[in-house]
Amino acid sequence: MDPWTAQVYRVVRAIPRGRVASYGLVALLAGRPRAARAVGNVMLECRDPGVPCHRVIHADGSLAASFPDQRERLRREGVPFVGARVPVARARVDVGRCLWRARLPREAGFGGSGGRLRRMTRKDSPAL
DNA sequence: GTTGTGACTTTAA
DNA sequence: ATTAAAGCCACAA
Repeated sequence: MDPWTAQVYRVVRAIPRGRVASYGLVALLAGRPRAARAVGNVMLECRDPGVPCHRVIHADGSLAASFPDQRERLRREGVPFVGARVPVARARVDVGRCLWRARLPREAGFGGSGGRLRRMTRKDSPAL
C-alpha cells in the first residue's frame, strides 16, 4: 500500500463513532490540504473493514451517490441528519452537530512519528 | 513529460 | 436552492 493511502487510512481510522469528517478535512489532517479529491479516490478503493470510510462525507453534508450503504451506516451510529422531509437521497448530514473536532497533537501523525508534512508554500496560504 | 479519471470544493451564475 | 465551471491532487496509462 502506498504512503498516501496509508496516511489517509490512519486519519480516517481516528474518526470517532457518531462523528464525520469531510474529504477536505481528511486531506488537511493527512498533510495535503488540497487533496480532497485524491482522498475520495482512496475511499473508492477502500475495502478494509477496519477503516470507517462511511464517516467521510461531502463538505456540505451530502453523501457520495455511489455509496448507498453510507446513509444507513451513519444513521446506525446516531449521526444526525437534516432535511428529514425530502427524498431520502437528498437528506444531508447535520455537519454542524457531528463534525469531528480532531485533536491535533497526536492524531493523524501531527507531531507524532508517522506523518509526512510538506513545507507551506504561497499557494497554501496567500498571507505568506 | 502528458493525459485522463474521479466517494472533492469553492465560486459564480 | 440548484447548476456549471474551474481549480486541485494522487495515480495509473
